[in-house]
Amino acid sequence: MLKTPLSNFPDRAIIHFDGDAFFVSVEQAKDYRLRGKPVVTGGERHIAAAMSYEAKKRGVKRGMNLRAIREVCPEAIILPSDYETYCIFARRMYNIARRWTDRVEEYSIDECFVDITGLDVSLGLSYEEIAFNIKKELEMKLGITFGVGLGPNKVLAKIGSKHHKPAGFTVIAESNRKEILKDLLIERIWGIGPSLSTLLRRQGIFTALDLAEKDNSWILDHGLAKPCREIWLELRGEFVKEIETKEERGHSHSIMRTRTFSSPTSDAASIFSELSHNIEEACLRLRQNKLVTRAITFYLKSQEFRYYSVEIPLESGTVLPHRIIEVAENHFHKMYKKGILYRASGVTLRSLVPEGNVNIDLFGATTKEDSEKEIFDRVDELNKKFGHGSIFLGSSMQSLDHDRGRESEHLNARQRNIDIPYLGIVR
DNA sequence: TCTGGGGTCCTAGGACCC
DNA sequence: TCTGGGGTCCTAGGACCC
Repeated sequence: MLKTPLSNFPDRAIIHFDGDAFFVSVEQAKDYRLRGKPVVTGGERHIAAAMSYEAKKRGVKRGMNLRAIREVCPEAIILPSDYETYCIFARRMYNIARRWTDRVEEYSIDECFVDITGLDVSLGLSYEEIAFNIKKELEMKLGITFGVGLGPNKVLAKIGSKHHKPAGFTVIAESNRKEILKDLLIERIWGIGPSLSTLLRRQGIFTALDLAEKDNSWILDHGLAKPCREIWLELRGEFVKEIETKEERGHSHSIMRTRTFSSPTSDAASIFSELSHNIEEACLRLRQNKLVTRAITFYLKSQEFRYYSVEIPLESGTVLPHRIIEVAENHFHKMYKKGILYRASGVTLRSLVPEGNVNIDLFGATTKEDSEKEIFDRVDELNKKFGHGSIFLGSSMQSLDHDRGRESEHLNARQRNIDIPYLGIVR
């Protein structure tokens, strides 16, 4: 067997932090009366997005609808998601970690990777002590618990943080690596999805250890692609996947807004209105991030889950929804087919660049863009003041009517369940 | 997991050029 | 023009993640 040249890689110490049942934990941190109770978030979409361990124990599962939740757990407290507050908690989490080192990767709203390589020497503590101290600090200051994994790379750290739940703390070192990997099913590994795990199972690989023990030539002979090779190396203890800080990552490459219709439809006007609404929402996001889009893709999804999409490059960068809606309208009529029943529409803004970086073109289009953008900056302000969705484009009218219906339902649900200050709706 | 929404990365293959 | 080889750029779409 090929000996892994570990000596070629500097030894690294990576921690992965994973907030336990993050959304509901934040709700419970906001309101102590929710602690120890079966709490479910996602009420605004009528499905369970996250649930507390109490709710999990009673059989509530992700994606369950309200009726199913009530059936298995009649006393469940169902709340709408409050993404604004979840984001605040996420930022607090990153910032606490960053007080220890700037090598922090903001992986998702409830997870981060922290590279503490070298801190053992400078702090005079072991890596285990450092990881444990950060965990304690996070839990104390945020009022929620974390699953924590410490290892020589991201893949093993992530396996560690999932090893014991909730509030676990697992160190994976060379001494216990195989012991932990031998009981881990292949499809539970970060980065190995249904497709790859089927392929590996056919080769007789069922556990993480089975994969880790394959040698280099086996990996090459079986034509495994880069993502899988990297996972293989990290399962063996090598460091391959770099930590990416916010600065290194830069701004996002795309902004997407999609929504499933309240009921499938083949009515062109209401479908286009939905699309228009999505474009408005995406552009709002664009302005908030101070970005400009130079290409868009929009799609319709049929009842059979077929996607019909068009890519449209824009002549100049924009943040203006009505400009995009205008462009989309022509293509929409080509794409839309009468007999088909559609279930969702969506838009992706691509080729994003920071606001200042747009080329000034010769024909004054940029000047027009600027003056119209001012209007939307005002609209954004007013929407902030009077509530999101107070002002919108006429083309989105029909879809907004649907929202009013959804909104009042979920407000009632909220009032029935719990008496806490109403913080607004974030879609 | 009869299927919600928002992302990223990788690869294959076509277009185009020398 | 019957035809070699190689490079780059771009897009479509798959796979995966939370």
